[in-house]
Amino acid sequence: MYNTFVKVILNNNSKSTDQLYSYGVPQRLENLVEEGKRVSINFGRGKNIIEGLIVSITSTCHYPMEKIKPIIEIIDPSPVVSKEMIKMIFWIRERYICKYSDAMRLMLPSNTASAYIKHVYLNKETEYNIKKTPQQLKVIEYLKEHSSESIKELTKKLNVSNAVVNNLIKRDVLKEKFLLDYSSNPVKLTEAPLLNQEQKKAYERIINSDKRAFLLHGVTGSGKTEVYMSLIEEYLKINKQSIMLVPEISLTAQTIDRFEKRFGNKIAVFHSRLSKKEKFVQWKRVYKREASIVIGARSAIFAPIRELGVIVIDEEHEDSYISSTSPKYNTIEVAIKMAYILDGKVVLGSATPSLNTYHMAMDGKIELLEMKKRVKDAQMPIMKIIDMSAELDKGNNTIISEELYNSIKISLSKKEQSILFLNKRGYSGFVTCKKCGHTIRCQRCDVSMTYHIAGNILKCHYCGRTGRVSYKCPKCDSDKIEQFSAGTQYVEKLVKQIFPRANVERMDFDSMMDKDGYENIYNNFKAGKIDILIGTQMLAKGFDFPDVTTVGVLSADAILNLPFYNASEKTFQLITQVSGRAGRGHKRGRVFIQTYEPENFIINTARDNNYDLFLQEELKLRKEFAFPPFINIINICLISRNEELVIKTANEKYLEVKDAVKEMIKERSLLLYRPVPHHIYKVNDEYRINLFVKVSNYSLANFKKILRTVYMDKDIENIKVSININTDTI
DNA sequence: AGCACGCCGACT
DNA sequence: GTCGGCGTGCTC
Repeated sequence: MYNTFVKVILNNNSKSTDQLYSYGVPQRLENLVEEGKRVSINFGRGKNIIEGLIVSITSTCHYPMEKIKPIIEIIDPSPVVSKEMIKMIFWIRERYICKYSDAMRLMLPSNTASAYIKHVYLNKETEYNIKKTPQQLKVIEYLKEHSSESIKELTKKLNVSNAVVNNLIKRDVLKEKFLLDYSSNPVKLTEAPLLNQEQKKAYERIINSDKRAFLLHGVTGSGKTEVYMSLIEEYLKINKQSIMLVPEISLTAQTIDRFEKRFGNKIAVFHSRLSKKEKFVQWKRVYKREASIVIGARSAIFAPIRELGVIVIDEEHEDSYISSTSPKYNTIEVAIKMAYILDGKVVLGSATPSLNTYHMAMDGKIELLEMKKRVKDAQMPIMKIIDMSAELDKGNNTIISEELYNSIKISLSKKEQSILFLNKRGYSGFVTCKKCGHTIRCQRCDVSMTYHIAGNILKCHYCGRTGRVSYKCPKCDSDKIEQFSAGTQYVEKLVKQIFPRANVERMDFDSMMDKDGYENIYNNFKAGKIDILIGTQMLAKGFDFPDVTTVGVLSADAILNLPFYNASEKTFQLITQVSGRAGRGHKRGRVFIQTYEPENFIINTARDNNYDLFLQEELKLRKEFAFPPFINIINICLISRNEELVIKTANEKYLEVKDAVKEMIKERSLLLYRPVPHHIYKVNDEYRINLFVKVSNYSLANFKKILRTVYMDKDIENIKVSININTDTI
């Protein structure tokens, strides 16, 4: 009956249809079928028509012939997903335990027809068939003189309503054609600056090495961006496309400007504030190869490029490279896989590489390149650790130490600027002693325990171990032990009190939500209209201003004591990033790191800018306590509005998993913990229960199969499932 | 996700 | 007797 069959992924959202379905290709469509095109198909008993993506074409079919249905129509004139990216769909589904449809949607443009301008033209055959109203006549006469016109222009010029035009379309008097809407502005291009010796060395190594992936470890200000741009330019010369990824919060007008000035309209920009239509316009430009350079946040990795030059991931240690929605892919892993499939290269850049990435470099999986000199001989700032319990002894109960206060005062008197960092997540309740800095930690997991108001107990968010709340410090016996928290608003109020004449602004998540909030504060700060800026670590990026001479990390402990295994790593990164904000110009900056643990190893190595020592020690601990990169840590999070249901289901599923992994536990390749509440248990009226599992590489594939049968076989009613593989982040 | 099939209660 | 409740399970 059919000579050709296709296998398709259904574009629906159900776990129970997460498989490939075979369809017959009618003869009239045989020449048109191609992998990567979308098709309309009839699915199920009903007559409803859905969309599917062709992933393979075969001449035989194993499914009972009488049940095979034909493809109704082929949607795309040419494939929207390349063969290589179809491979990526399969890889992502396996790697992150998600559905075909979830992986597929990453590759598809978010919207279709709305990105087109509807142009209309006259259908000469039907023109005389109807009686015409004066309004309609106006339109027809106009179109006789102009071959075609967009509906928008037509209604504007002739002062007729949409209804008139639509009516004519309905009666077949007018025909529509679709033109793509995009325009580009001419820009003055800047010359490529010459690379210095270090930059040149890194650049040449990346071009000439037969390795696929590289870690460019370069101190802040070492000029990594110039290396990226030179690489992109080199690949552009041989007609290859490149992808430049930056963290969402660094994707500012300033960043885009820099690339636009170098590459003009060859760039396509993807960012979260684009409308669906705008996104599609960018997508189409890349697809048609009108743009050869893609700049964007993590999802831009899936832009429809054909011939890959290089994928650059700047600030590769940033959490925003891990997707927060399913599939929870790690952009670095995806990029490396893509480099192999598309025969391109990957460059990961950072001043503070993540432990995972550095570990890959040590293992020889990726090549390490170092850049140790700053481009302009900017001086490193003076870094000072402030013991906050000594402040307490002096009678200073506030969150601003005396030295920091004095430094701000000096900056103010010289009309220089100050930035104060505070971690918003400081709200999550760890328990710490203000006297000796001791924090209550889980003895089994070496992460700090979280205070739970309900039941007035401490809980480890990895293993579920509980502890009594102590009113005396177990280490020094002081009664100054308390739950730690301070918000940006509180600090803002305090600073305004202390410095009533200074211009104080706050930049946190709330002010970021305001669309122009970021740009406004950025511009005001740049213009010197703000003396003291208070904010979360989002200030640590992109705020490169020469007049900042005082930087205060108000509470270095706030991240350090978060209940995550990578809390130390994140603290080191923050302090390093922050110190890069001070003294970017000729004036030498002063950085104050406030802590209740002045002897803390991480804080001290960060102050000394000693990445190597930090790395060495942290890797030792990760190995000892069995955390990545030495083991895979998987977190299955169940989410529901129904608290009782989510607890019950989590426990049932846990028992199912426990039964299935008996052998793995016995052979010590897997550790299964009990279900525990998520450290932020209730969000948006939804309750969240985590199940943590540590599993060796050896058993990972088998364990994933188990996870798929337990959690992904069919939908669990009123429960959302989120599976995180080595992607548990702060 | 839809949709049909099917096995139970309250209705013209 | 039958209309319709939504629980169950299948869809190439």
